[in-house]
Amino acid sequence: MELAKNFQHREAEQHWYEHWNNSGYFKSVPDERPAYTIVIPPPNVTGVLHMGHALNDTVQDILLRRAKMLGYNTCWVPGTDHASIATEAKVVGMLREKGIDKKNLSRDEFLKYAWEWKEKYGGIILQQLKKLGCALDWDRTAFTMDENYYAAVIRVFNELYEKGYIYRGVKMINWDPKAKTALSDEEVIFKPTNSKLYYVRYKLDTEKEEYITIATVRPETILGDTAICVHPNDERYAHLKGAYAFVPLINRRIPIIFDDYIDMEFGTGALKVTPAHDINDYNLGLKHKLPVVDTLNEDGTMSAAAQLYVGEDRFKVRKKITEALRESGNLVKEEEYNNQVGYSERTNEVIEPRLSMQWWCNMQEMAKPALSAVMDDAIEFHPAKFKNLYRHWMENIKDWCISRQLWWGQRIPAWYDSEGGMYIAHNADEAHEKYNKEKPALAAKEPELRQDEDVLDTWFSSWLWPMEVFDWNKNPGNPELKYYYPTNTLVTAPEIIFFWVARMIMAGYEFMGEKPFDKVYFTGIVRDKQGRKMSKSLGNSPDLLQLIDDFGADAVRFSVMISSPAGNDLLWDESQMEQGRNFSNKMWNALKLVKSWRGRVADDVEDSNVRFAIDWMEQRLNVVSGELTELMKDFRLSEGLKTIYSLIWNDFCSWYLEWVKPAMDAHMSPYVYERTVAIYEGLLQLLHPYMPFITEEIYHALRERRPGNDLIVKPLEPVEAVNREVLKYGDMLQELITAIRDTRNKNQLKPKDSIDLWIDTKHRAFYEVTRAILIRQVNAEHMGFTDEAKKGAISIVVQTDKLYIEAQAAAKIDKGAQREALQKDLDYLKGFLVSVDKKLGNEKFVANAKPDVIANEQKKKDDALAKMKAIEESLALLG
RNA sequence: GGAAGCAUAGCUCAGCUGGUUCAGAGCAUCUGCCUUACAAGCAGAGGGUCCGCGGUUCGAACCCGUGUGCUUCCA
Repeated sequence: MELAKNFQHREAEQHWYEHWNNSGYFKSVPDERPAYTIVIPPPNVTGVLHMGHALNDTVQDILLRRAKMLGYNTCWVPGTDHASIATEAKVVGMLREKGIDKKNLSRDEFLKYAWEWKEKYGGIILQQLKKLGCALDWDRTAFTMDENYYAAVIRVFNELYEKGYIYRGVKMINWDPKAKTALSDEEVIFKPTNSKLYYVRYKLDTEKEEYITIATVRPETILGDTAICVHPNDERYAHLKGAYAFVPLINRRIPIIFDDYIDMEFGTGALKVTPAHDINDYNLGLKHKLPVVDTLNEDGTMSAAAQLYVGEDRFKVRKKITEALRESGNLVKEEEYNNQVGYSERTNEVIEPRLSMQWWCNMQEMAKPALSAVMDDAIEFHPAKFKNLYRHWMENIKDWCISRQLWWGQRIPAWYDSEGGMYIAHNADEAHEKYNKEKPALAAKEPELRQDEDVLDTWFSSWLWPMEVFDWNKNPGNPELKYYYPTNTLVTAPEIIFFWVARMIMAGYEFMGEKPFDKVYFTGIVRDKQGRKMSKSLGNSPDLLQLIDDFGADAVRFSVMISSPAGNDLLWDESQMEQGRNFSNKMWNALKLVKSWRGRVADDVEDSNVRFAIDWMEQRLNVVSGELTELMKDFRLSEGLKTIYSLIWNDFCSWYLEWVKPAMDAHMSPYVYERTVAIYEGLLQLLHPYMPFITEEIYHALRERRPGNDLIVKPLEPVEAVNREVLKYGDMLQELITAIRDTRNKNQLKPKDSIDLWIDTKHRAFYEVTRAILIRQVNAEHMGFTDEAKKGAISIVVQTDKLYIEAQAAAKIDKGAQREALQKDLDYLKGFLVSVDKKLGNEKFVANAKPDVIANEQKKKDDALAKMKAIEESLALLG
């Protein structure tokens, strides 16, 4: 088979993904092996693959593929989230483009469009995950609005209602006027915003022409003012006890109230109180029994209660009302003011605090086991620093606003009769049953019930994900649920620790009586080179599918993993992509080289000269396998990749392959060829979880394989005991080669100029084993041992061995430079010796330090002395 | 306003329980090479006040305090 010049990633990726999938390698069925389960954080049906996914899903794929090689029955469950707000917004937008207004549609008509939209676009991201190489069990693909899933959510609502956790009530909520729905606190993002602080005077209801001035950033809300509040200790306003003032423009008479909630330093120390539109004002209103005037409509326009500007948008009104206040002389001054303004996570609309009837879920009880599970490491957080964050949130957990004024989602299972009676049930029939039983008379007269119009927060469904993907609701205690739950590792972004992770843990303990996963690995955020978060609006997010097409999925995976320190953000840069592609190319070329030896294998070749290379490389592979096991255990995936990268590029390609490479037109023994292929296979196997496509491709190109002999399912061999001696020899050999090459360079010896090498050493055994390799790598004509200095040769010292290099070509030997180099080493060692001696001469050190530390210092001293002696001798020779 | 994390080579980061003069890796840079796979490469090299200050210790990049800067989370 003729090999292409470079790795052809497009063909290979498609071929191997299909092969793996068709061979059933992604499929999991419970058996006697231990399970390793991951549920994918379900992407939104509105989504397309972006860098965040590339990171997150590559991490999951690495963990899973490695577990597969370690003999686990691996199961990675794919699926999507219905994402109520985001999807509904997309569908509304799509309809608008078609000239259809949601208002003119019935609920059922709208949902029909939404489902059509979901069918059309909802699976795109799952298809894209295949491009990335993800080993997902496609037969298990789930969706948070599947029929069974829907039923599970409704059941959970019923159960929590029965327990008294879920209730309905009017509270101040975060209102998104664009999506026209309530949001939970977690869905509001506060951003520093340049605002203006307006000082407005209110005329007091006294005989005299007196005013009180307040400061506000939202002047449009004065139409909803029902009091002015000052601090009881504020002498400026002490005389206003029992006084009243008039709201400008509408002249509503409102009381001056006193409360120590007020910050006397802020503004004028007087606060306008608008209970309908500010959470703090609302609480003040409750305390002081103030009326509530709701001046906003659901779309953010002024309501009839505002009296003025009715039907106009709140931000336009802000400008108009400022003008009106100015004209009427009530605007005292304006100043620039930087404050935090809440925006909707989904629509980026400015959030309005609004009083509204919503459904709530009390989280107090559920939080208890969920908190201790993480604090006691029953569920491990990686990195552990997120435990603090989690604890803080869980200890201060607030009631969860679970209703959304949308249509796309699980509809709240509450039915109402005409008297306001409420029936919580699993379905309409059950609701009617309850109704008939509780109010037979009314039910006979008015059989119809009205179901709540709202749907549940998306997270109220996705918190059931790890259990419901295994059919918990319909089939509790089914064998799959027992086998796969709790899942092993959840891989997600710290951004959704509250939204999702915490709630899954709570749901797991509440409904399964068991944690949903053993470990949570939090990835960092993908940022651009300048450290900015990647986002659509900044346009700094690369087109991932294009990158995969251009560079290959392996290169993409390499690029996100190489720069991804555990738990820290990663600064992604296209150059890392090139590094990944170059790495693929390097491995491809190593394949070409090894394959080229296939035809040069001959039985009668003497190979004792290169056996050291094989022994050494096998040890290196062995050592790194062990290191990798440790690194993976701690989720140090980036470091793991760096380690294998260096093993393949440096140890294998740069050293090993050069060491065993047969001379021009020479043959290779079957042993060396076999071992080389086997070593390469071992390297590919370690790398496979990171770069699955190219490793599988090379694995098959190295040898003919029987069907079913695929790298993805090849078991990892246990790590053998390490031979330190061989590794030490390898280090010494490399050090020698580098030192001699460096000397050649510095003396301007051309690569083709050969040299004679004389060595003064106490370690002849080492040289006997490695001599053939050494001679070849430094292009020496001859190598011999000597006890005395070689006059006229270049002299260097490596560790404690003295080397004399005789150049046959008339090299320009620079004695001055040599002396300088030796002197530099000598000076360094002298300093070193002083510091070691100082330690050894220090009574306190000898008394306090551990014996092995002291022994080590003594050894350092001996080594340094031996080396200094060698250098001094060489210096003396130079004269 | 409250809390957490980080600060090491030009860049991105390692540096585990303080102990080699400990200051490391990759990328980038410089020098020399079209050498039997690979110029997307090969062989070499240079590069640092371990953020500042103070302390603990025989010994500090590492522990403690403090200042500065950056990031994130919460309100």
